[in-house]
Amino acid sequence: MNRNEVAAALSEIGTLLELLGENPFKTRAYGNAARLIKSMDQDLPTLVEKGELDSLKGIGKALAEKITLLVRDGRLPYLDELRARVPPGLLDWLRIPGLGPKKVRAIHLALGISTLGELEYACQENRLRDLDGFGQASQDKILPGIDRLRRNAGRFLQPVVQQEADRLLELVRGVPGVIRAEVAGSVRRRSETSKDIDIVVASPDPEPVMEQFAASDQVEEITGRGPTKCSVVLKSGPSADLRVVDELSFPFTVMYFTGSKDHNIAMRSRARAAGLKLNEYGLVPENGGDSLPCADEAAIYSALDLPYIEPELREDLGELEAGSQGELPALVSDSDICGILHCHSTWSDGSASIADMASACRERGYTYLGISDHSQAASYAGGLSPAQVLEQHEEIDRLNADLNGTFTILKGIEVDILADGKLDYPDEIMARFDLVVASVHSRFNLSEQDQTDRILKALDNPFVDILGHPTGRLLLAREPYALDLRTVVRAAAERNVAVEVNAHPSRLDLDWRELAVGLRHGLLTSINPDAHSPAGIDHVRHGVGIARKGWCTPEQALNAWPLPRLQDWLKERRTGR
DNA sequence: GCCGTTTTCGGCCCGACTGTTTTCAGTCG
Ligand SMILES: Nc1nc2c(ncn2[C@H]2C[C@H](O)[C@@H](COP(=O)(O)OP(=O)(O)OP(=O)(O)O)O2)c(=O)[nH]1
Ligand SMILES: [Mg+2]
Ligand SMILES: [Mg+2]
Ligand SMILES: [Zn+2]
Repeated sequence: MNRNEVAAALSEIGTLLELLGENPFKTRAYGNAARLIKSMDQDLPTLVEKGELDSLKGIGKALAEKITLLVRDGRLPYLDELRARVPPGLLDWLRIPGLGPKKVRAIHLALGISTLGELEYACQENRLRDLDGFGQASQDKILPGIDRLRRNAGRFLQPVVQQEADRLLELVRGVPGVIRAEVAGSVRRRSETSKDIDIVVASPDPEPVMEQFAASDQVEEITGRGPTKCSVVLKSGPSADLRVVDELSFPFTVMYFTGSKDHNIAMRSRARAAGLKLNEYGLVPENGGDSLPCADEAAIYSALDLPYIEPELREDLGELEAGSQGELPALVSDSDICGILHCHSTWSDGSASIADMASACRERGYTYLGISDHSQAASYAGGLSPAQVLEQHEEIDRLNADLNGTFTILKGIEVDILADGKLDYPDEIMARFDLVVASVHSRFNLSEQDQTDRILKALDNPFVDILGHPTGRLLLAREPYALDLRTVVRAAAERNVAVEVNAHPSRLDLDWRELAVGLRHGLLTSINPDAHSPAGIDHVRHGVGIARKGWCTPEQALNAWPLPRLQDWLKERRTGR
């Protein structure tokens, strides 16, 4: 088993143990171990071979043994046993809002049912109502929950949640009495997808804020409402949580509601170790007393001996350790982006001419554009024949001459990596490009070994500057193809080939978790909108968010470099061929 | 199940909301 499969197995064990009523701290140990295995730098087989698994904090003797079996044999009798004791359908039930492990187990044991369909029928037949600890209300909540489960994936892309968040923010900011309002949660942390929109408001008078929030025309249903908190489901699919507190608590609540959960736990543990208690209202001495006053989040971090930690980094993936060592990176930001690489034009499947794409870039303050249309194998996308490549280069020469140095268009290409790992043009053509993005657009179903070899071969090709959308994933729609991504990223770093962060909100590929690992091994990236129209250029900000989550500095992103530096880099790669 | 310069046992983040509860468990954030 590879690391992702091992992580999935551990996480499954945790869930199954929960359903069996195990000690919550024990089940969390499995969840933590899964996260750790997924995110660690080290090579899993090597750790197993050397017997060093339990040197990882959070993995002891028992987990080390189980992980070793999973890696070596690809299976684990303990897991098989748990699976035999818990019907698989119960895992689906857990995704219904309001049903947790205790209730799921109680229903299953009392009624002897275990599938979603059976649960639905049991509700329709009023079988749940009379069970101990249940009633009409709890039964009534289940059917709509099942419906919603079937309607959508439960997670949503950045453009959807960001737009909803902006509208809700505007709405609450307009309510009389509101002093401050901010978006929090995974939207603020710039996660690739979000379950919901989390909003924090400071006001001395919560009632009207919650009232107007709940009455918004974006809202489909109110799912919870108390004195400080209101939860709704939006018509567009995601839910939204509003938390209203007084002005003094606001920074603490923003920090709490921004999360992540694991970051919060780490911060609260750190506070405990310092004899303090941290919650969404303040930071108070353990044995009572007033909260330490903190005017903003930075002051809270500072009170715990930490520098400000950017929201994107708050995933409990080493940010507290790095912060306390003074080793947090200065993250790349929108204003660092100097130019745009990887865009399409009407020469292939884009909707705008090269000239229009270039002016769109200029208007946005960028100083260069790397046009990279599709290559000939991508016939469905109007891929360019060698003759068309030459024609396109003549057009770019003419445009550049007109631009007279005020802006530069680079002759790029998004060349297909063919099934055998070769590139889609002969070397004579490849040698003519200023910039080469190489991508997989076909044969997604190769075995992991073959797909990995195919891409490694492309990385060995001296004409390749950037590897495009390395896993081919489409968020919420298509899984990545089978690939040893760690090996590919390491190889790219060694060969000084950049790996793109494709900024299209459905891709965001390379994933930020793997970007972080790669950057620690010297990888370069490029934040590329893969735009097919002028509006598509604006997607670059989604990529910047993901790059930030991957701990990326401007030094590590090609298109955060001024043109001369980028050209030097490209030139050096070309003289090394 | 993991962990440890106050501990190898007794902690493990902390609080809001709901429903069924007659004092709180379960779920969720
Ligand atoms: N302290 C603490 N905070 C939590 C816990 N669960 C959630 N939070 C905080 C941190 C989360 O970022 C924030 C919002 O919760 P959400 O369930 O909306 O998660 P988040 O927005 O991080 O991700 P998602 O909505 O799933 O995309 O609430 C918890 O168990 N303990
Ligand atoms: Mg959220
Ligand atoms: Mg939420
Ligand atoms: Zn592509």
